[in-house]
This record gives sequence, C-alpha cells and structure tokens, in this order.
Amino acid sequence: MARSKSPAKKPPRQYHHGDLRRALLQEALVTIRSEGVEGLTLREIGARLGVSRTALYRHFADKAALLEAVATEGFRSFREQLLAAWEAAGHGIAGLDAMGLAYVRFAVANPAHYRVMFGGFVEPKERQTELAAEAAGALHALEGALGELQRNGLVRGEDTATMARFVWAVVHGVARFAIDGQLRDPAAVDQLTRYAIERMRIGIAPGEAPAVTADALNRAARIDC
Amino acid sequence: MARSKSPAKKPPRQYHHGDLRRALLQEALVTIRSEGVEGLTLREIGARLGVSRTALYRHFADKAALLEAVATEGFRSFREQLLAAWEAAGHGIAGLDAMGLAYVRFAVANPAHYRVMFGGFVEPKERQTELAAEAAGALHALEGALGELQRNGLVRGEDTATMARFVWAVVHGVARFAIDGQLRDPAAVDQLTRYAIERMRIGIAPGEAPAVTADALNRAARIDC
DNA sequence: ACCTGAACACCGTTCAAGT
DNA sequence: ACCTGAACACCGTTCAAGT
Repeated sequence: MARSKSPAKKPPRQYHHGDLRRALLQEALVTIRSEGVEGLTLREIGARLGVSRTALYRHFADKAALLEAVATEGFRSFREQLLAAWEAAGHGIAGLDAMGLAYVRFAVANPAHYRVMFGGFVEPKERQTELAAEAAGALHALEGALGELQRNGLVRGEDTATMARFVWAVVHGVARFAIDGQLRDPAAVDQLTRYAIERMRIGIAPGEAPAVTADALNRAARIDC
Repeated sequence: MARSKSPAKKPPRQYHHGDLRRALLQEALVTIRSEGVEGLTLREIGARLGVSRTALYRHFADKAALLEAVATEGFRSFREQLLAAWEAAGHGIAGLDAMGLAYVRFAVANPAHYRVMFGGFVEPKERQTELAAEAAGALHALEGALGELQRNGLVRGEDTATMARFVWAVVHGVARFAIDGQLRDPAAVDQLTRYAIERMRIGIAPGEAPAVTADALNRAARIDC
C-alpha cells in the first residue's frame, strides 16, 4: 500500500513533469485559436495547465515574450510549408503558383496565428531577435524560389529582394481579405487567390514590357509586321 | 467681486463645453499616434480632457466602440485622399499610379491609425456597421477608378471587384513593409512602391495574355509575322 | 532549479447619486 | 441630458517563501 505512488484522495502537488515551456507555447496557441489574441490571459493558461499563474515567468520574460515565441514558431512552420509546396510542385512557375496557394492556405487555416505574426501585436524591442530572423527566413524562401526562376529566365531579372516583396504583398493582401471575412465562401477565396497569382505572374514575366496601352500596341504592330 | 465668474482658487467644475464625442475621438487618435493602440486607456484620455473616466460612456458603448469610430473616421479620410489623388492626376493610368502612391503615403503618414483600421483590433459584432460601409467605400473608390479604366480599354475587362482587390493587395502589402519598419529609409519605400505599382499595372494591362514564357513568345512570333 | 501564494498597480465597466 | 466618484471584477507582474 505504501508502494502506491499517490493516495486516492489527492495526489501530492508535484512539479510540472516535462517541457513546461513547450506546453505553455502549445496552450497559448490553442487559446489564441479559439479566443483570439485579446482573449489570451496568462492566468488562464496557467490554470489550464494545472500550474501557478506565475510559473510562466520561469520560461518567458513576460507576456510579450510569449507572444513573440508564438510568432517565431509560426514563421518557422510557415516557411516549411512554403518550401514543401515549392518542392512538391517541382519548382518552376508551377512551383511559384503552389507557393502562393500555400501561403493563403496557411493564413486561412491558422487565422489567429497569422494575426499574431503580422498583426503588429508583437514588436520586439531589440533588433536582431530570433523572431526577426525567422520572419526574414520565410521571405527568404520566396526569394530563393524567385532567384531560381530568374536564373532560368522564367521571370524578369531585376532585384530579387524587391520582386519577392511584391509577390509577398500580393498573397498577403489576398490572405487579409480571406481572414477578415470579406470573402464569404472558400470558393471565392480560391478564385481571388488564383486570379491574383495569375496577374502577379504576368506582372513579373520576362520580356520587354509586354503590357502596354492599346495605342502603343497599334503602333508596335504597324512597325513590326 | 461676486461678479467674477470663478474665484481665483478653483473654477467650479463645469460640464465639458462643446462636442465631447469629437474631443474624445480626437484625443484617442493623438494617444494612439504617440503610444500605439496598446497604450490607449480610457482613464488617461478622460484625464487628458479634464473629464471623469466614465464620461466617455455617454458617447460610446465601450472601448471597442471608440476604436471602431476611430477606424471609421480613418477610412473616411482615407477614401477622400485616394479620390483626391485620382482627380489631381486627371484619371487614367496616371491616376491609378497616383492612387497607389497616395495609399502608401497615407499608411506611412498615419501608421498607428492604419493599424487600427487594418490590424484586426476592431471586429464589429454586427454585420452592416458604419465601419463596414466606410471600409467598403474606400475599396469602392479604387473600384470606380478601375471601372473607368476598363471602359476606356486601359486595363483588362474582367470582374472589377476582383481586380480592385488585387490592386488593393499590392499597395496594402507595400504599406505593411513600410509600417513594420522593414524598409529603413523613405527612399526604399518609394522605390518599392513604384516597382510594385508598375508590375501591378502590367499585370492588369489589356491585351491577350501579353506576358508569357519565352517559349510561348517564340511560337507566337512564328505564327503572327 | 522550479514552483507557490499573497500582494501591488492598473485596467474597463457598472451604478447610484448629483446638477 | 450629462457628468461624477466609489466600487467591482479582472489583468500582468513582483517577491519572499517553499521544495
């Protein structure tokens, strides 16, 4: 009897067993997903884990640090999914399309997480944080893909970083519309995504300024043919 | 002596003279600009106006309602500035460019206000709020411009609303980069803005899919000439 | 090392009471 | 009508104390 690890009435309060840091991060994410960022309180996530409400301070400096970690983690898996889409599509223009779709899909599947990453809730005081590095990494995935397309002559040859920001802007904007609920059904989101990616692709397609006014088109036709 | 409206020691507490609602809105905006959304407390804005901290509830249901009003007001002046740019440039493609520049310029000039408008801090419970109408109005300004360009054959003829969202996505994304401080000097912001608008314009330029792979370009050349 | 519980300062909001 | 001041419930954070 004395062998039993804990009497039936009440287990002696013991320290949190495993990786409390990870558990806190996970629990924060779950709460944010269901309640939103505004609904996240340190007290409740402590209670939910059966832990004092100050236990968290052993692992994070403050609430902002917790949110920063959430965002950092988000950027990491974000980049992974972008790269996975790029690989699965076999690179090339199809790969770029796939990355764009994956981008919007991530935002739609994890709207609260996406908000923490981009909503301006997290503003790290110091320069050169892990968050900044991870965020840059996600953009870098896009840049790498565009660089390869440039080397293969599939997109225009100008500054890759600038082009990456343009592409990012397009998919981010679409994601915003989807998250904010301005587009009701998923089909509308899909349609806008495909349209935007198509127009974006044409905007960065190689060739000497292929799109011009009807007027200029006529002039060009007269000269060339 | 009894004539003097108030003895030197202390003026009798009197009600807020003019338009308290407007004063609250204005003060909230000032605070947000200097302290950010997170730094806005009802108590302090009351104190700043020399008014009890509950006086606000005579004019707004709660803090969320105040923020909603701030966002609504933002969308109104936002739309005005977009339209002004469109008019000043004399419509046309130049007008579209001007609107895009004005868009980014508004965000850069009023980053905190822009964040309240788009950061997801405000989520009106009811459908069909004044905020929703005003936000739609800003997008509608863009749609109107694009519609005119379509009628004049200056951009592609497909669904105007979808095209407007695409254009909005581009400038919104650029604004985001600028606000989040990822682009250090204003010159970099300007450069990215111009680049993005140019690529966007080409993406929606009229003509039969003018941008294609080099391969398809060769085929087309062989047939046409 | 890691966790606890009481305490502190601060917030949004309510409400009976004043003019 | 509009404003006040006290009170309430809730929050993030600190800190001396426990194991």
